[in-house]
Amino acid sequence: METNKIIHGNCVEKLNDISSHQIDLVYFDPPFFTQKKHTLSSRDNSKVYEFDDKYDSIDEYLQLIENTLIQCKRLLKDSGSVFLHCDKTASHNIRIILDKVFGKENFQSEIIWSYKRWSNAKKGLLNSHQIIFFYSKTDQFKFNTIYTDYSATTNLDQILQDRERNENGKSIYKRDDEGNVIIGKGKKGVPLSDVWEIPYLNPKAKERSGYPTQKPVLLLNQIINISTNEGDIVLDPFCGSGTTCVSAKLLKRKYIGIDVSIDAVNLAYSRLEEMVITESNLLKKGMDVYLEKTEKELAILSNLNAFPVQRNSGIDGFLKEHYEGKPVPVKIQGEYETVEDAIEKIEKASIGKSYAMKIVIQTRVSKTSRLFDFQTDVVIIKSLELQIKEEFSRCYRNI
Amino acid sequence: METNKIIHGNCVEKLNDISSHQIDLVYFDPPFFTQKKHTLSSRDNSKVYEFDDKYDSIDEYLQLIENTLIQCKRLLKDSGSVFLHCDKTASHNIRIILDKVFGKENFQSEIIWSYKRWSNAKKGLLNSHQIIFFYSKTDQFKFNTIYTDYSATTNLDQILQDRERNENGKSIYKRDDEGNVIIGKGKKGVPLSDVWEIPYLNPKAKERSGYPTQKPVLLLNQIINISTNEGDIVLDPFCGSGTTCVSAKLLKRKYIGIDVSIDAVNLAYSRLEEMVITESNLLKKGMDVYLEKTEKELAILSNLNAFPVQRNSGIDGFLKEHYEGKPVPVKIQGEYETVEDAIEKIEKASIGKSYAMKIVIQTRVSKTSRLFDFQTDVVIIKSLELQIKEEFSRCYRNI
DNA sequence: ACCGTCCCTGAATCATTGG
DNA sequence: TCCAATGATTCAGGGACGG
Repeated sequence: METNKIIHGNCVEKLNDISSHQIDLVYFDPPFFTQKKHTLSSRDNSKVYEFDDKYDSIDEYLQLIENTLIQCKRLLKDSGSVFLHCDKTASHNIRIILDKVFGKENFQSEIIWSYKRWSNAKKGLLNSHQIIFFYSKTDQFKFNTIYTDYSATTNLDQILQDRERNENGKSIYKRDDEGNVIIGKGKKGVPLSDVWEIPYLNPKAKERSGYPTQKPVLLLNQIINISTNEGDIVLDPFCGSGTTCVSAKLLKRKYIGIDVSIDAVNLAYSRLEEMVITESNLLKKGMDVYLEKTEKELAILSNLNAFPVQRNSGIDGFLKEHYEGKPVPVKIQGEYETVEDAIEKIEKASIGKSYAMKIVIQTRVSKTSRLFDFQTDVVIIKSLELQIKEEFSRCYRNI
Repeated sequence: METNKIIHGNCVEKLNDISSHQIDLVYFDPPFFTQKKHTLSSRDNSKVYEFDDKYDSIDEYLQLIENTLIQCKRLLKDSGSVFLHCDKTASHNIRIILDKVFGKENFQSEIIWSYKRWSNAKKGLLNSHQIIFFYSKTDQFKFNTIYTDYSATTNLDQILQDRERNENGKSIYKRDDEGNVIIGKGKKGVPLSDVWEIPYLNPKAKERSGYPTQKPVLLLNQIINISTNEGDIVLDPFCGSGTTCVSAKLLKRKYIGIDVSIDAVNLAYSRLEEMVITESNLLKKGMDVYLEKTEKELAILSNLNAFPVQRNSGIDGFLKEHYEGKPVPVKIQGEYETVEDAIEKIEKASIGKSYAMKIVIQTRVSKTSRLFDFQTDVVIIKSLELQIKEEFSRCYRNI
């Protein structure tokens, strides 16, 4: 079969041309039934991409999904799977179609793709997840278990301990004759869960092509990795900007994409040529790198009723309450700083900003003092620990 | 209406006895249609709890859900909401019932409760989430937005600045005539998202009562906090071990629980009872196990380099460092105490102990003062928040 | 009721500066 | 020249507003 191509046309029709039992994975990412037209322009504004997600009725929409799914099932090998990406708008209706076409017994997982995104003024909770239904064609489906690191919150000791069941069927730690817990053999890690926290494709990322609803390559990598091996064939009947094909190429799988929009097809081809993939800094480095405050500093900020600021060496946080209608920056004297250093830093970070008050938390006794060549109106407050220390020495003197 | 009780019986029948438009929140946690009998024994194995989640057909199950939901809708105030807790087994079917009973337009959120879990040997992804559907009765529903911390990748000091669009429509920082950046209005934090990562059971807490499918108190706290105010009435028609009632009581809401199992009703009552004991005599379990309210106090103690103690109403912690070879007790002025109350309490708790220093952290401005009929040498230190408050008012006076 | 348009937000990148 | 620090920018999806 001819692979590694993007087909332009209506997917139900075009799928007809493909012969059965050839495909290992279908990534099925239809419009979400938002009843909106989605528009976005490319980075240099040279091109406007749009697609229409408006239907006369939910039934018309579901009919499209069902017809396409029936075709996809035909094309799948017995070891194949489908991953259907949708959001809360129509997920319940879609799953009923999936149960109908693939059978309840082939439902494998409801994957939650969870991410952080800029907020808005919505009354209620901020949407920050989408849903991916994982159905297999048969129970002989291909699956590569991925093991992840133990989460930092997990008690590692407990994982490494062997367990057994007591006479009441409760799971307990296995102990030797002397009552000591037995340390089990090394374990591989935790199998991948069905909640995936993968960064949303950031508006600034180079990977962004300008096509609306573009999915991150990292998400597709995960799907392709768990459900296929090298050389397998991946089909995306609503391929849009071609993320699935990019990911498939990257992971040495074959791919077939289909889209009704010729703009999408052209874009997908050019992305396959360029292969621009943003290596998420966040994923690479981990959130920990950004969390630069010590426990102590965070405790002080929480005491002040302030929220922390991570990327400014002159400001550690801002009070939640304003003063004269303006935010109040706070700097905590660092371990290798004098109070004067701290004052200088917060003043520097405040240049050009008309703060009405600035606060420095003094954490250590001053030994030296120096004169400033600038005027300052910083308020200095001593940390509780420092006050206690002073109290200690004051009392000693009294003896 | 009579509240704060657990009713034993079939919930459809028992809901009939309650009059309409009284309830602010329904937490609806039916069996998940697992088609299994769930059994679990209590911590000391003295009691085996079980409940039956087997039905002749999905339709029988859904009919039960629908009948109960119709009753619940009748009981809700117009400002009320229902949170229906289920898992992937039947979530799609249940949501169709919810759409039918409450209307599509009153669907607010699909909340994902995600948690870490022991791995199992199943082929495929590890299930580690459950679903909570949030529907309101009308669009006038009550909602308290909770604000969470900003992401560590956010440059908060930057986004505090006002922005405007330049002639090319680009977003730029707003500046005044002198070229200084204009500081915008205050930030409250990021609105709570619809993905909640809450541990299955609080590892610190000996929360588990042994009842199958018991939900963590923190999960219920979150639901109750966003959808009700103090004094509101919470209804749980499938209350099981009574977590909803425990949480409601903790957060000063009224509650009504219903369960068919008399064992469940008794267990719920005893959990509620135990709370009273915990509260009044501060025996066994520390309150921080149940509440995040004391987080502020924990932060103060950490600031003081002190460790917390749980079971003493006159002493909140001890400094890690000793003074004159003796431990130094610390008491934090509580929300409903004057400084004098706090001093009296710590003195009382110190009788017969030869502490060389005692510390009270003052958290609020004193309004009244009274004379003591005893001598005191307590050291009073003002909390950082209080010092800031004083600084605010001092500066105002200077104007 | 239903458009279209503008404004606001903040996560996470890219771009530039500074040492 | 390179890396760290910090300054600048993007845009989905709400609400508000005007027609």
